[in-house]
Amino acid sequence: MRAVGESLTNMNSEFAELERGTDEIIPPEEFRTRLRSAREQGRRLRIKAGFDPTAKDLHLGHTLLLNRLRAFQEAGHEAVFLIGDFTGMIGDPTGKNETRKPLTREQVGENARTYTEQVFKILDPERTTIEFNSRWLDSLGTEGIIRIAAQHTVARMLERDDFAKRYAGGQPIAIHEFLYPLLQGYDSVALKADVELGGTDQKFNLLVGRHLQQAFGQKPQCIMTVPILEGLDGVQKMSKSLGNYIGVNDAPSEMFGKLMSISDTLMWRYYDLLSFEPLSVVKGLRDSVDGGANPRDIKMRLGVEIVARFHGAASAEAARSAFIAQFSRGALPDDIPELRIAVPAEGIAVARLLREAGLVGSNAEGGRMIDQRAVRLDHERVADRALALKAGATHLLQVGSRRYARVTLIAG
RNA sequence: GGAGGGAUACUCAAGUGGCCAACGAGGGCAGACUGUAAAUCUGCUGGCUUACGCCUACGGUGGUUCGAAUCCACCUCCCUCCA
Repeated sequence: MRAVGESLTNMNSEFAELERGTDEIIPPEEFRTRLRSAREQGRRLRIKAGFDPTAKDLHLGHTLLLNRLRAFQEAGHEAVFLIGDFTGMIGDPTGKNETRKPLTREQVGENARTYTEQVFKILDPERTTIEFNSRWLDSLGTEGIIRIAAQHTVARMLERDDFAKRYAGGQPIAIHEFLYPLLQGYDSVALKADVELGGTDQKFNLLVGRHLQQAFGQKPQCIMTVPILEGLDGVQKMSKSLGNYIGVNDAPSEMFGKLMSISDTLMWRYYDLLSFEPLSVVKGLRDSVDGGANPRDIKMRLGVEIVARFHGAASAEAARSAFIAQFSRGALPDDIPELRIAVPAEGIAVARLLREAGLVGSNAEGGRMIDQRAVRLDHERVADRALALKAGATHLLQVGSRRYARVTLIAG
């Protein structure tokens, strides 16, 4: 009796760990039953998570999913990291009503390589299977596609939120866009997936997977969705193209700085979704802020945790100290780029120098920055656009509070 | 296949012959205030030029005109209705 009770407790804590931070599990009871019976039969479940290799750099938004995948690995299951190299050439029509440019095989291959390098900052490489869906989709043929397409109706396809909206709103829907969910669903058939993970915006596609598995005589997968993480602006989803992201490859100081720049409201969202701190601890932090603690310090704690995850504890602590020195005490960062720039005998205008040092995009922008009192030369504000510098000295250039360069001017 | 409507800068969106490098809003950047927070206020937001000024830009190509984002022709793409 006692042994049974213990194993129940273990199962429950395993569920809690696997389900942490998820948005929805469908169907919930079946999910748990499946985990239990897998445990009893000493069988590993196959957990599928697919990625379109459209962007090269993973950001924290992607890691929500990877964290779940990692949790399954730790519970002893098989993680399949599926790279949608074939479907990536179609492009998931989700959201944007603009046609996505198809990727070439070369781009997909390149993206996939950088993807996998980054993924293993979170996943255990020993327990990860990497798959490419071109393996089975390439050889599907027209007949195969028709067989799959025959399993789904137009009416059901039009239930998908963005299709429904576009159809109702008179926006175009190309036929091939219907193929994307079907092929993604077929991936689950090819892999015999037990569980598929995805963002909440993937729910429809994940459900198509269930439907197709059933149609092909398989037990339908359970699906688990994770929320879409908001980007640094706190409103739009984190994405590279919106420029509001924190990349897993960001340097420690950059990653820390970006985390410090988020709003206090967003900080709590990040605590819920990105932190591994127990929920009871997060609750305590909230209480301390309510009691008057400076949210800035709580934010630093989050920054240290996240940076440590990707760069190690020492780097995280260093990033924190550097941040305090630079922004709280106004010291210079210690990683100022050092440049050597050739200047003509008559000298070089500061605005132009800023551009050559890469601190601004054009001479005109440099001039505008000077007008706006944003430029400092050797700690002194530059007030005159016409100020020119001669060769022979090293100067510290600063634009705003975070763009720095140390330039040595050489004759040339 | 037929009829009509549309394409303007990062986004939305004004502008129907010169006052248009192009109103306005959003976004972004910078300054003030701060905790690189929020909110608020202010400025900037095509390039080259010390400057005068010059160049590029309103889907594409030609044309009319002293002068075109604006007028005309053709082309491309999108939308709506009809078949």
